[in-house]
Amino acid sequence: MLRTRFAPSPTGYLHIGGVRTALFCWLFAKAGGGKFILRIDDTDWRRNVDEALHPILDGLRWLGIDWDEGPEVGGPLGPYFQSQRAEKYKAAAEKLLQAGLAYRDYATAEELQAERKAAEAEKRSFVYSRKWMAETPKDQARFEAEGRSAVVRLKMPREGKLVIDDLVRGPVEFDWAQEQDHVIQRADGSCLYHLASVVDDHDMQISHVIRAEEHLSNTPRQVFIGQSLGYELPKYAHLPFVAEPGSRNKLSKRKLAKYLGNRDFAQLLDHGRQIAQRIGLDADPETFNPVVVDFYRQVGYLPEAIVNYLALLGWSWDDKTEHFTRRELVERFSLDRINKAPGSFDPKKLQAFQERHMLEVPIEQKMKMVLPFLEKAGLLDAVDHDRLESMLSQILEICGDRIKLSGDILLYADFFFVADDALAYDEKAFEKRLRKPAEAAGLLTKLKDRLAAAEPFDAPSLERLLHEFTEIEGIKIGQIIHALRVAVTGKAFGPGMFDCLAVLGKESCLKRIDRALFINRDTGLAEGIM
RNA sequence: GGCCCCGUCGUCUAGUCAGGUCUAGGACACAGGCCUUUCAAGCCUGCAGCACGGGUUCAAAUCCCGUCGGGGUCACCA
Repeated sequence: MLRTRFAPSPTGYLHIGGVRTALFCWLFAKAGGGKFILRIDDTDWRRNVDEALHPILDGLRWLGIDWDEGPEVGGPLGPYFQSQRAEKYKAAAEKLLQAGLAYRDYATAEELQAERKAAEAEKRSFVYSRKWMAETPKDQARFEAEGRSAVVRLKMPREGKLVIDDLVRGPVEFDWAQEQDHVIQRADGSCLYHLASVVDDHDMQISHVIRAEEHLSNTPRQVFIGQSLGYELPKYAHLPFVAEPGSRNKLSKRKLAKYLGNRDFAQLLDHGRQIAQRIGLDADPETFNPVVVDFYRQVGYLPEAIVNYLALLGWSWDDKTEHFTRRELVERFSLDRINKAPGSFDPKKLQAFQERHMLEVPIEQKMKMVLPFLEKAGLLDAVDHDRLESMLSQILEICGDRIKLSGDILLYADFFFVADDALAYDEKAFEKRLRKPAEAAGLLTKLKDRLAAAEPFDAPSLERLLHEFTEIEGIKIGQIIHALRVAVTGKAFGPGMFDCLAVLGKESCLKRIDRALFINRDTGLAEGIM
């Protein structure tokens, strides 16, 4: 049975690199008809685990990366929290001790430090002298009489080589002599990560350990632990990093300030912030950060798009196919097409995937996606609920592909939902299109009378009407349409003008034109301007 | 610094294992143009890469050696 696992620490957020690892584990398991296990590595995690865990669980679920065994779903090989498995690790440590493959070490931190320094001074790599190693009860008693306490260390081999057949990298060779006698159990009896991880992977029958490259160097000690415990070793696959935009460094949540120097990244965040601001969302970089998956959920990305993008970051199917549904990914995914080199996170490319996937979303689904944003922005308060559905579907229709994220509805179509006398005008647009051109107000006044008489008030008729108007007035369409747009929508951009007018309806249009003319004439820009 | 990993357009990548069909293909981005009532979208064109140096070979992105560059790891963190 093929079984993979993702083993995050409860850090309180789901990192984009972490989720890529999880996705590959999940995809590999599903592709092979196996199971994906979620285990929480909360050894030595002092915080409130429950609270720090939820964002991770939510993020994975949102992306459709579901787990067959793990927190909240249970499973036959639990518990799936390391904090609840301490006894198993202790038993393993004891077994290692019995077998003579680990030993109690009574060295103090200072003594160890001195040895390290000496090694450094002599320019040789540090190898512990094992001076305070206690292999007999007699040694133990002697050291304890000195008031020392013991940790348990691995008694690593000091010669020979180890070859790991990594499924991504091929054979990787290590020298046992380079390995340290790593501590696996503290003086207080608690066990450390590497021991826990190996024991769990065995207990949970993990067949393939797929994880980030940073673990490649720790693999020998884990292999040693596994072998010493008589386990059948899992296969290993070490994934390349997800790197920073424009560099090869590992992407990190803490370096937001640095990434802001990248134009694309800054734009991505700024776009998100515009939406956040409209829905009263706290844009705290702790949670509102493009390195963290929740960012994308909050501003209305499609999980499918994120999954597609992440899958292609380090994996490919062929030389040209880029668009995949989840099902297609599951069908095609394989470890041997994973790239060895780290790949940079590219905000622009992610957005391109988002746009591509958004194109396939039917209007009915878009309505559902967009509604929470309108709701949170308080734009549904003034709307007649009986009209909402048909109105929203028309709006989404005319917005077309302009709405790239669900949150974009607030940037492109908010004016449909505000009362006529509450419409806010973009200051620059108002100035440029209404106030500055001398003829704008006069033309708008004339046009208003024609609009008042228009019947029916639909887009094709309105378009005809406007063209007639420009002919009669002897003007170019640009001389009136921009002013009209600003007057009616408050913005310099948006869906097609005639569509906007038709959806808004005659009454609203006329009121808005009146109000714009009034503000232009009498009160200046002070009032009603954004 | 030791050890380990990696190096194809700005970015993601195909091609490398099984050398020729690769004067290196696709995508994103970027630049210019077309379309156009705005913003998008769309269409067209363009820009741009085998890290470097040797070697093997009729032939090297591909095999070998070296150099350089980048990254990871060397915890009683995970």
